[in-house]
Amino acid sequence: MARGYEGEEKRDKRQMILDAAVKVFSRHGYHEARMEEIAAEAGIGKGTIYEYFTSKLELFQEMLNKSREVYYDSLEIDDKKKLSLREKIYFLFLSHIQFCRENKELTRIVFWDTKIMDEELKVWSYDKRKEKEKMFREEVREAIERREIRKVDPELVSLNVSGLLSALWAPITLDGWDVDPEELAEKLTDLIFAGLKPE
Amino acid sequence: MARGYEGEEKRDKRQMILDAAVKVFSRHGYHEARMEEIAAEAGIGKGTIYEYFTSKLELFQEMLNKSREVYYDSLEIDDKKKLSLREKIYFLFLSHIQFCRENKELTRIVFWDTKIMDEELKVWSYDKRKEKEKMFREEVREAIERREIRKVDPELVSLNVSGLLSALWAPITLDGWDVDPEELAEKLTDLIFAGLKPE
Amino acid sequence: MARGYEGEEKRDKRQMILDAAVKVFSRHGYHEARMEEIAAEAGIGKGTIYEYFTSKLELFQEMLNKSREVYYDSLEIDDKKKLSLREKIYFLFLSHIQFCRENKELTRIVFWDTKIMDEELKVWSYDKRKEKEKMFREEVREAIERREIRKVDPELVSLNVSGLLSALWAPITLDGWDVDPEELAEKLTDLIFAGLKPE
Amino acid sequence: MARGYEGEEKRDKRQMILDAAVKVFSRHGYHEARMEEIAAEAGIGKGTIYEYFTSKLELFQEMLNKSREVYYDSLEIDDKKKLSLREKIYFLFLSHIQFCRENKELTRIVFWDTKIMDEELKVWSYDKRKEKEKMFREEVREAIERREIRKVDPELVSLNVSGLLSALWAPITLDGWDVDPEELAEKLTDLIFAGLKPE
DNA sequence: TATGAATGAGAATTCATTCAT
DNA sequence: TATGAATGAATTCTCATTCAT
Repeated sequence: MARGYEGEEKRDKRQMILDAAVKVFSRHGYHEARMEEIAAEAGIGKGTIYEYFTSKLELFQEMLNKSREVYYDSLEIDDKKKLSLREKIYFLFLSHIQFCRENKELTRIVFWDTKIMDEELKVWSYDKRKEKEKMFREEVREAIERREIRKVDPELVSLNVSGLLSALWAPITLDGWDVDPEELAEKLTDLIFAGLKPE
Repeated sequence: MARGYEGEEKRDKRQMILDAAVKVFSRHGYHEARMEEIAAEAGIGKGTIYEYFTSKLELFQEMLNKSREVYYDSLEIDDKKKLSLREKIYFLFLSHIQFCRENKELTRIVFWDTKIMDEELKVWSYDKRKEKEKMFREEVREAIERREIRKVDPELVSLNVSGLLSALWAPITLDGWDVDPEELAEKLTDLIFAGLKPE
Repeated sequence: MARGYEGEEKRDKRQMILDAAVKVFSRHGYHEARMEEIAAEAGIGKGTIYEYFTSKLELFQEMLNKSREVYYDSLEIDDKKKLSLREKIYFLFLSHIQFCRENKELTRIVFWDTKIMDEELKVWSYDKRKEKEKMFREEVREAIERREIRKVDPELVSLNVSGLLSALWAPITLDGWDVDPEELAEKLTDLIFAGLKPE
Repeated sequence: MARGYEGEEKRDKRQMILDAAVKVFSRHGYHEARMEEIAAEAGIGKGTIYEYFTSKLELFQEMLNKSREVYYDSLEIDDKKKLSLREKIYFLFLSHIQFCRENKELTRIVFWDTKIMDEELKVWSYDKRKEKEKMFREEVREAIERREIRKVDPELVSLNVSGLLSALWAPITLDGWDVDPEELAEKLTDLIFAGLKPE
């Protein structure tokens, strides 16, 4: 098989640019990021980026898009249906913690300010999140019905869980909080479930 | 003494500029904001801003600084000592919800991307928040001692509450979520305290 | 005589501004000089300068004008007619050297780049110099006639003397060359008169 | 190899910019010169200058640097050692006069106000000139030893010659003084050597 | 297809000058 | 008359994007 001197590098130039974009955008933010640095990071010429993306904005959006997809995929559990809400929330925390630790650059993008998103991406982003939240609320509702949990507003539970996910990102990614993912996930799940009530 | 038609206009030009800065920075973010627009918003000439602030960055930082101070001040409760943790958390949620509803532009700034903050401000900002969180953890510890709540890691409680505060901002400010502040605060406090355990 | 609290300062505000201008322009050059610094140096408000001069350019030109007048006046000898050319040149060097040592700031202006002079000042400046040089050449001619010196082109003698005057300014004013004025003037006069011919 | 119509245009864009800079800076001085005019003069876009020079100041300094080098090179004589001091001074005048006539724009730069030079360039400029002057004084000393000229202070001879060189620039470049270079150089050398003493 | 030199629109900032007090 | 806060024209420099090679 004749791949030539390019070796393994060839794995799709488009993806190489996206990978470089994750690094550079996460280092500097959208406005401070330079197309030149992205090109250099990808090991290609400046002009080449424009063969694959029409503009800096498009590149950013596609990169953000892809990054979120990767993140959301990491949260998926195979045999969801068979798990209790408690187990699902536990795996949500666990996956999130692990993902944050393993993809610091990428998460920086995912949980970022989205000022520069255009309407189309905003819609996609909004839809994706709303869809996730809707599914989550549905699961909360079912858990209430089957008496796994007490009668609470699913909206608030969703808010609580997503708030905790965001709040976890900073200490893990920025401060390098070094805890055992499984232990932390367990404790958080317990907090959510048992609340603060004295025994 | 005839101040006459000058009325409230005169209330210190520096403050007028800061107010305009809140509006414009919250509309566009730091990089997209134009000094000219800030000047126009303040109803003054472009050059005048530079009589009060040495640069765009300095203006942004001072504005952010002031805004945070205003926000944190709004969270203060007068006779803290006499309240139970439950009541304190309730007032925290209540103050936050009310503040978000009444200061949509300003909160956009307070809960924003901090990429452009310089080291000095970062420290101030960090200190302020860490101080708040430390005080909160202390209160959690005391509540545990006096058996108001069960034995939990104060760090996680802090994370839970601050996560909820951040998570509340988006629906209130962006989506215009229209709920009764007192009712919402009550529900959230209850969620935190009672958890999801079935009765 | 009631001069009031202003004391000796009152000696004409216009002149105070001109004096300040000499200092500031000689410190920074025309473009780098700031009207504010001139006002501060003169101990008055920025706006006041415009009560006496219509613009920065006018102030500069008037200052340059006055400075040159002072310089040229310092070169005048009372009873010129009775001196030999040798004595006149000696006194020219002597006056120049003494003036440079005593008025470092002012000479910096006098011997400066004149890019910013407008036509009117250029003409005045040119006229003044040409007039001086013409008078000098006339004196050279007379000295030739009365056989004080040999037959030389008066133009070249004028060039030689004025060249030496300029060349002296830098070491005296910038490097602080510290020689006895009378001795230096004597040596220079001798050089001009005796040339380099071996004895 | 078909270079064709590109002709001399291609002779290094950096040099084209430097040439344009000489013209524009000599026309207006440092502060009044506009980057846009330099670009236009070079027939390129404004931004292109910044591909070759980091700032206006750097461009000016490099241009000044190069110009001085060209000037000083023009003063060099091949077989210096074999000439008498009289001949050396003659060639100095001759070279200077010819250079001034042929490079009016460039000399305007070389003999200019140096307020805007930074310390580094000042040192280079100072070194170059001091070195030249030192060499010249040494040659005067040698001429004294071999009795070509009488015993005079070499410093003053140097001052005399350099003063004349500067004094020549204005009439030649500004007034367009049109004399035969060889004749003028001869006359000046004679003046320096024979002095004004009557025969 | 890949490149990077060239471009110019656009933004921050400066400072002489004005003018209400 | 004296002032200095306010102004905005004017200038440098940046960087996404283009396009000839």
